Amino acid sequence: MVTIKQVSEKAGVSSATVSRVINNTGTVKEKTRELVMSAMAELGYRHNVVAASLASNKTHTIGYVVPELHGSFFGAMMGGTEQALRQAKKHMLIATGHSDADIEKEQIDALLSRRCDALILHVEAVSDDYLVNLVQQGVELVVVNRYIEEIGDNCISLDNIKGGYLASRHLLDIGHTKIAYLAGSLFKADGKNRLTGHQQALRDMGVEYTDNLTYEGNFQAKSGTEGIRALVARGARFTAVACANDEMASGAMIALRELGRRVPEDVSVIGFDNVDFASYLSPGLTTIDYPVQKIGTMAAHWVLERVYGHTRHEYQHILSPRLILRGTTSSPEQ
Amino acid sequence: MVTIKQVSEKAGVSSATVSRVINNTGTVKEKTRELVMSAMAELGYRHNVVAASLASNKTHTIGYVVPELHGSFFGAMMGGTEQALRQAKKHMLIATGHSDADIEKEQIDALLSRRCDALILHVEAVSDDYLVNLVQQGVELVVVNRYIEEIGDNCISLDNIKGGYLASRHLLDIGHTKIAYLAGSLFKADGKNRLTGHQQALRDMGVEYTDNLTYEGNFQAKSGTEGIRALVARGARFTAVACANDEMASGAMIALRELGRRVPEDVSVIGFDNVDFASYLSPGLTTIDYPVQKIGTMAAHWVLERVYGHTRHEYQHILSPRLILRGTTSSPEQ
DNA sequence: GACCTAATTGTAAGCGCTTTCATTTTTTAT
DNA sequence: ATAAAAAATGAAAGCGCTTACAATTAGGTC
Repeated sequence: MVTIKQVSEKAGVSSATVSRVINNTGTVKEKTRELVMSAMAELGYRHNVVAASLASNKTHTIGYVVPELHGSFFGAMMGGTEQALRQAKKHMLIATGHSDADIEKEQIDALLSRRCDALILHVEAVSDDYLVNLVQQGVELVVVNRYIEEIGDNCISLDNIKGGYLASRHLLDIGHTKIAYLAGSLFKADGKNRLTGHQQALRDMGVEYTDNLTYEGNFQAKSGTEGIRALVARGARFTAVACANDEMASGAMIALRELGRRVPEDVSVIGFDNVDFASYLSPGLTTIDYPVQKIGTMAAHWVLERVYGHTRHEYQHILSPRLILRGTTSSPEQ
Repeated sequence: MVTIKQVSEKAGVSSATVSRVINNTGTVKEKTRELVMSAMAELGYRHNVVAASLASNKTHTIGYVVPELHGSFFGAMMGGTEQALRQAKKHMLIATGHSDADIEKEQIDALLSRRCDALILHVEAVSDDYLVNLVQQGVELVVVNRYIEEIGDNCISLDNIKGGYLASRHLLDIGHTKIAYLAGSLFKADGKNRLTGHQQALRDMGVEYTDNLTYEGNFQAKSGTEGIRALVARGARFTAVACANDEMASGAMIALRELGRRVPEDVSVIGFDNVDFASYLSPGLTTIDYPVQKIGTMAAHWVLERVYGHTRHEYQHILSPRLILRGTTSSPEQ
C-alpha cells in the first residue's frame, strides 16, 4: 500500500501538505494541489481511513443496532438513514440485537469500541435507564421507535396513539360503532399506545369501549386469525375490526373468510404499518402508514446536525402516521 | 478515554502484556491476567479497535454493497451473513450501489479505504471485468447473486435455470401444456436464465415452445398485469402462467381476476423468489424458493474460511432453488 | 526597496495499539 | 542442585495519518 509519505516525496512536498489536499483543509496553493493530485494518481494512492480515524479521533461511521435484518421494516428504515448519510460521506456499521438485552449491550459496546461517532439504536430489551446512562456518559446516540422521557431529545418515534386513533376514527366516521380491536402485545409500548388511541377515538365519538370486543395478540398473523375466532367464540358482534398491525389484519382476513364473512361488505378491516404486502392483499388493505423510512432519515439528520455540526438538516422527534385508504373498509350495511 | 498504557501502569505490567490479555495472544500467567483484568474493570477500559486495526492491519470488518436497503430481499441476505459473522466477532459496513456503476465503484472504493478485510458485493451495474480486476489486484471479495466465470471461485449464486425449470416442470407435471411465460428483464442474467429453464422444461416434456406465449416484463407487479393483458389481447390461449418473480405473479393474478378467470381453477399461476408476501396472497402463491438468506450465510462462510482462515465453514458456489407448493396451481380442467 | 500581513508550507509530536526481539523468570530433566 | 528448555514479560519500533506550531514565502503598501 502506498502511503502519504511516498506521495509527498514524489510530489516534493511534506506529508502535511498531502494531508491537506486529501482533506481539503488548511490552505494549499493550486499548483501544489495539482502536483499532489497527480502524484497520488500515478502511485495509485488510497487513503487509509483507519489511520486517519486514529489521528483525528473521528471515524465518520455511525453504528446502527436493529433487532433483526430480515423483513422489510428495518431495511426501509436503514435505507432512509443511508440515503442521508451517503451524501455526507458517512458509513454505517450494522449490528443486530435480537431483542435480547445482553446481545444489545454487547453490540452497543462493540460499536463504541470501534469508535463510532454516533449510534442509532432500535433496541427493545435494554432498559430505559441503561440508555439514559449512556447519554449521560456522553455517548452520542439516537433512539428510534421508542420514547424515553429523560432523553426525549435523543428519541425519534411514531405517535402510535394518534395512529390507533386515526384507524378507529376512520371506522367510526364511515358509520361503524361495533368495532373489534385485535391488539398487539400489550407489554410493548406501541401495542399499548395503539390500543389507547383506539379507545380515545371511541370516547371522542361517544361510543362505549368494552373489553369484550378486544383481543390481545402478539403482532403475528396467526394471532390475528386466532383473535377473530376467539371473538366470535365469545359471541362478540362487530361490523369492523381494527388491528394492531398489518400482519394481524391479514390473519384476521383469513379467519373472516373461513367464517364466510366478506371483507369489506360484511366486516371492515384496518391494519397498521402499511407494510409492503398490504397493497398486494386483495382487497388492498386499508391501513395506517408508518413512515419508517422517514424515521431513518430523521435519525440521520439528528446525527448530521448534532454530531457533525452540519446545519440545514432538520428533524422532528415525533412523527405522525396517516390513513391509507384501500379496499378493506366500507360503511356498514344497514 | 483510558488507554492500554494506563491499564498497564495500574496493573504494574507492560502495555505489551495488557495487549496480550486483551487479544488472548501469546502467553500470560493466570495471575497476571487477573491483575490486568481487574485494572481494566476498575478504570473502565474500552478497547480502541481503530488503533488496533492500524497496528495489526486487520479491521475485522466486512464491507457489504447492495443495490438498495428497502424491500425484504437484501435484509434477508444480510441477515444470513450477519448471523454467521456475529459469532466470529466480525462487523459489517454497509453501502448501497443503486444499480449505478459510478456509485457502485465509489462505494467499493470507500470500503477499501476503510480497509475492510473483505467485501461482499451484490452489484449490478459494474462490469465483469472491473470485478475480475479487483480480484486480480488481491482484493478479497465475494460476488453474490451473480456468476462470473473467470472468478467463479469468488461467486455465490442461485441456479436460476434450474429454478425456471422447476417451475414449468411442475406445471407440466400436473398436466398443463399451454403455459404462458411472463419473463423478467431479459438483459439481466437472471431474467434470461429463468426463461431458459422454462424452455428446457418444455423441451424435456416434448412441448413446443412458442414466443407467442411469452411476454417480457421488468420484474415489477405492474408488468405482470400488463403481460396478461397483452397475451390475451394477442389471442394467446393458456391454462397456466409461469412468472419471472412473485411481484409479476401478483400482478398477473390481478389481471386474471379482472378478466374473470379464477386462480387456480381456470388458470394456474407460479411465481419465483418466495418473497414474504407470497404466503399472504390468497390463494397462497405457489412459487420457487430463492434461498436468499442461505446465500448470505454462504458469503459469510466464504469470508470466514478464505480471509480469516477459520476452518469448518463450508460453502457452495451454486445454490439450488426448490418448489414451494401453495394454492395457485392445480391440474387443468378437462 | 523596506516592512507588515497573510498565505503557504514544513517539522514533529502524537493517536493507541500490535508485535518482534531480547530479556528475565519458571519449569523440567538430569 | 544445575543446565537446558520453555514460559512469561518488557522495550521499543512502528502502523499511516492529523495537527499544532514554527518557519517560510508571497503580496501589498508607502
